[in-house]
Formats: sequence, structure tokens, C-alpha cells
Amino acid sequence: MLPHQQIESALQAAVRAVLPDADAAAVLVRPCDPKFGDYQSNALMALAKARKLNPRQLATDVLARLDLAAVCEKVEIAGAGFLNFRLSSCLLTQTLAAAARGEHLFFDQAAQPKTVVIDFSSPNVAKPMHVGHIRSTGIGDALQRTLRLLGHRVISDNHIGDWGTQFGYILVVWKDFQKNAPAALQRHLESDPIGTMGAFYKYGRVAGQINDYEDLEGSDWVQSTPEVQDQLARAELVKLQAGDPENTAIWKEMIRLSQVQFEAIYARLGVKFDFALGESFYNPWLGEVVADLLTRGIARESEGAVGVFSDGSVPPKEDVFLVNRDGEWIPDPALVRKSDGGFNYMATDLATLDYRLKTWKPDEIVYVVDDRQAGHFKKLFLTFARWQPDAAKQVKLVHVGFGKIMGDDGKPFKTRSGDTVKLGDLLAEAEERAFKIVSEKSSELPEAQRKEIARVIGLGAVKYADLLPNRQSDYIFSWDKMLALLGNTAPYLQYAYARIKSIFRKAEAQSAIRNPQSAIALAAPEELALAKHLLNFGLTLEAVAEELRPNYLCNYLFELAVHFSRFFENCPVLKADDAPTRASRLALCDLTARVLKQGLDTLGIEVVEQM
RNA sequence: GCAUCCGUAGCUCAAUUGGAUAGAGCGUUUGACUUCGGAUCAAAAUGUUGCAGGUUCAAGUCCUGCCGGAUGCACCA
Repeated sequence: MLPHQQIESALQAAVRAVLPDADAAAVLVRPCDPKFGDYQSNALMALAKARKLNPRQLATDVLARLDLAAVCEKVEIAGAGFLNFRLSSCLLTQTLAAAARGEHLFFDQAAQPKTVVIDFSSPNVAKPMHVGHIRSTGIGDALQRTLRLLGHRVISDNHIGDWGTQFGYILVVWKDFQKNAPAALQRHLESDPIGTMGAFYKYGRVAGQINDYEDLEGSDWVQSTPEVQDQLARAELVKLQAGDPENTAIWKEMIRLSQVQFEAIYARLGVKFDFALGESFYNPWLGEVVADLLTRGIARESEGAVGVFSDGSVPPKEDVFLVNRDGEWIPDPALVRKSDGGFNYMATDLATLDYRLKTWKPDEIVYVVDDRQAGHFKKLFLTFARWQPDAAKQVKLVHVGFGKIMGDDGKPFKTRSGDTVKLGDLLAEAEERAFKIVSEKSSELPEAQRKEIARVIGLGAVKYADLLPNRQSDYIFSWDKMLALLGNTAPYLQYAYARIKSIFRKAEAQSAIRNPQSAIALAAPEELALAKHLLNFGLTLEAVAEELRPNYLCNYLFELAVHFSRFFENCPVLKADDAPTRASRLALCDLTARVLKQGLDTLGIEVVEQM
């Protein structure tokens, strides 16, 4: 058990002894400002308040029952009733020595592993993946890696948008090309399948957005009015939904072409999914879901559509099924079936939820989706709770929302020409920019190696910049900032790692290879600060898993790199005064490198030995 | 109009969900043995946390009202 856990469990035991009826599990310990101690707890003040006790007296009583002689040098009461713990230096070195022997890396497997379904990335068929997808993909991947590292059972599922109204528009233009200009269709699909399908969609909705207008000279589509075009698109969609063989074949081809793109991007990003069950997978169940909702009286018909309405269980202000229009509360239902008989994504999401619960029996389902859909998820979760109350009690449903990526001008990030930035282009540019910098700084390295370093640094910079801000806020995208190579960036962390590796290359040359059994001796303040920070790795991972916020880990790793840099500056390793000090410092370097590597890996970021 | 989220240093962002004197980075100023990798480190300056009240041992965080911004408001996902 790691020191902070020993402190926590001893403290909880003492609280139980003093206040048998208190919820001792809520008494937590966390790292604190070094001037107070290594760890602190403020939970006693809350307990005292709830019981109208004197907080300092309660702290004194708890302290009297607290046996931490083996763990802490000092435990004291401070301020209004804080408990401050100073770690025993002996235990600190023992913990580091155990880590050096490979017994742990400052984190434990979860005592009670959970089963968690994570739904993230969710690109759309026939559309290019754009900058926005880096957020869901990066955050989702970091979360699945964190939970897996802590021993939880994770099922990652890419809920691909392979069904929906957009296919009507694409189908109608696709078929129009097929009929009037088959050679042009072939040419477009071969040169840029995703761009072509995207253009078909846009063209279907906004005429004139495709360059090869002349390819369709004389077609029915082009000569039709917008209203007629909409009707044509809807007709194609209905045929697809009814299983029309021709439309189904084209639709399958669209999925195939899109998957080539998705797989290329995921391979590049190093992201893996356990499943990729797209929306269409759930089609067979949609009718049953809606019928069941109707039978149970949860949904009803309205204006030809089927929707779930307010059940009046909460005041109008808190009711997501109501909306205020000009001072009047009117229904804002969750529609599950459109008036044309088609199903929408609320029906699909309900069927998906049902399927996931029955198939994987998760404790938790996490949706990593844009904050703009917060309202949708509220309705989804509430509707599900009404539909399957017992099942809903068994699972925690969480919408992990995130903000937008903005440009320098404070508006959504676009290219100079005003288009959305494609994810592939963004990654390519990151690697190119990194290559220029690497070539400048390390011109002595062979080109192939510089390319590989640039790949790792460029991708790392993009991912880290996206994970660092609190996910709920919008953030401003800046090439210069993310590739700055100093400050709180991925390259700075990768640099710290590369410096440590350089020490070991030299150490090996000096045949001063580290001995995993060597004793750890911490004397300098920089050594102590680094060592204590290493101990907090597990704490941080748990916080990420609990709050579903990878930025905690980013900040932890940045601080680790800062602590290491200070240590490196002040404490000679290879040139240490004596052999034991050198061995101890080598061990500290090695542990830092291992935590940096593991931590970055948990964020989906690679490291290089040299850069 | 109604709801949700947000407003923190010149700029970009944190703040472990109510904890101790609100912290980083960039930028600015100054300094560090031709360096175990200077892509580094150290030091300095910058704040009425949008405004005004309230709750309590303690508020950037919770409540109320304003001001400003983003997003969403039945048949797109």
C-alpha cells in the first residue's frame, strides 16, 4: 500500500473510533503545500460542522486515536482543524526502493474494478474527420488508457455515424452522377473519396458548392427547385431505409470508403477500439423500442411524430422536456420517431444504451461528446430511466462534454480560406513543423531519425495541447504555443525524458549501469521534492479516472518535469561526489523516466530516446 | 424570450469540486561554470477572480440580482 493510502486508512479507522456513525470513507487525504506538510486532510472540519462539534477538539480526539508512527514523522493540527502529515523519510526511501526494484510504479490496481463502456470519436460516414474529432478521440483515448492502467474493464465503442438523413442527399447526387456522368463519378471517387462524398452532401443541400457542376449538365437534379430536390433526397432516404438493393449497395460503398479514412487516422493516432458498432447496427431494434415506449405510456404521438414528454415530476424550470416561449412553458419533447415514420438519433441512442447494458453489464457508460449535446444527453438519460427504471439504477451514465477549438480571432478554428480543418491535414502540418525544428536543433541526426522524432513530437504536441485545458472550456488553437518546446507542452516533457536517457547512455559508456538493488539516499531539497512528487502519480491517475479529466495528468507530468529539471540542475548524477550518491541519483532518474513514459503513454503520447 | 455553460495577471490557461497567502506558461526585465543535453535553470514585476449583495470557521467555487460572451431550444446527428 502506498503511503498516502496508509495515512488515509489509518485516519479513517481513527474517525470510526471517535465517531462510529460517521461516513469515514468520505475522509480523504490529499497532497498539499510543502510548507504545511506532504499530505493534508480537511474532512474533519466538515464532520465537526455537521455535528456541531468544535473542529479543533474533534481533530485532537482523532489524532489521539491515530497510529501513524511507521508512516509519518509528524502529524499536526493546524488552522481551523486541518490535519497535516509529514511523511517519514524512511518510508519515502523504502517506497522508492521498491519502485526501483520494479515492485510498483507509484500506483495500485483498483480494489474494485469497474466495467466501463466509453463511447468516443464517432466520426460520420461520407464526411472528413476534422479538428473537432481530435477532442473526442484524444480525451476518450486518454480515459480508456487511464482506466485500463488502473485495472478496470474497459469497452471502447466507436459509435460511427453511418445512418441518417445526410445519406438522402448524397445518394441523390451520387445516382445523378452515375446516370449522367459515370466517368466523372469514378474519377472523383478515386482521387478523393471523402472530399467527393462531402461535396455531394453539401451540393445536395447547397447548390453550387461543387466544382464539377458541368458534369451534371442537363440532369434532373440540377434543373429542379430546392423544394423538389429536398423531396428527391427524402425519397432516396426512404428507399434506403426500406432496404432498396441499389441504394444499400451505394451506402455500403460509402461506408467502405470512409472506413479506409478512419483506419488511417486511428493508426496514425495510435487509437484502438474494442468495437465500432455504428448507428445502423441498431436499426433492427428501433421499431421495438418505440413500440415499447408507446405501450408503456412513456411516449405518445404528437403532430404525427412520436415523442417523450414531460411527466411533470419536477418544476418547469428544471424540466428538460419543457421550454419557455414568450412566458409560456410549452413541451420540448424527446422525439423518437419522425412524422414521416423514420427514426432519429434519440431512438438509436436508446437502443444503443439498451444493447450495451444487456451485452456488457457495465457499471458506467461514458459518452465523450461535444458540450452542445448536453441537452440531448439529459433527455436521453431521463428517458431511459423512465423506460427501464431498474436497469437505470444499476448504471452510471455520464456525458463527458468538451468545448470548441477556436482560432486566433476567437471564432471556430478554420483554414485561411474558411473551411473546417481536416484532421489529416492538421497532423501532417504538426509533423512538418516539428521536422523543421528538429532539423534545426539536431542537424547531426540522420534524416530518417529526424522524421521519426518529428512524428512523435508533432503528434504529441497536438494531443497534449488538446488534453491540457479543462475539457469543458473552449480553447484557442495555436501552432506556436503547442510546438513551443518550452513551457507546459508535450515537447518539454519529451525533452526531459530524452535528457534522462542521455544520462543512461553515458552511464553505460562509463559502465556505471544502475543497480536496482542500490539504496536510495535523499539529501538535497531538489531530490526530496522530486521523490515526493513521484509518489503522487497514482493519486493523480485516480483523480483522472474519478473526474474523467485527463488535464490533471498533464499538469502532474509537467510538474514532474519541472522537479526533475531543478534536480538535474542542482544535483550532479554521473559526477556525484561518491558512488552511493551516484547510484541513488541514477535510480531517481530512472524512476522519473519510467513515470514520464508511463504517464505520457496514458495520454496516448510517445517518447523518443533522442530529440 | 427561456435554459445550460462560461467570465481569473497584458496574452493563453490552471486551481484535485467549499480549504490555508488564487497558481503555471508565454511575453517583459535581470542573472547562471563553453553545459552529466542551454530545447535548460534561477530571480523580479503583474490580481478588488465581470459587478453588487448573501450563506460560514473558510467562497474563484454555493445562493440571489445585474452586466458581458458562447451554446441549445420537436421531426439533422
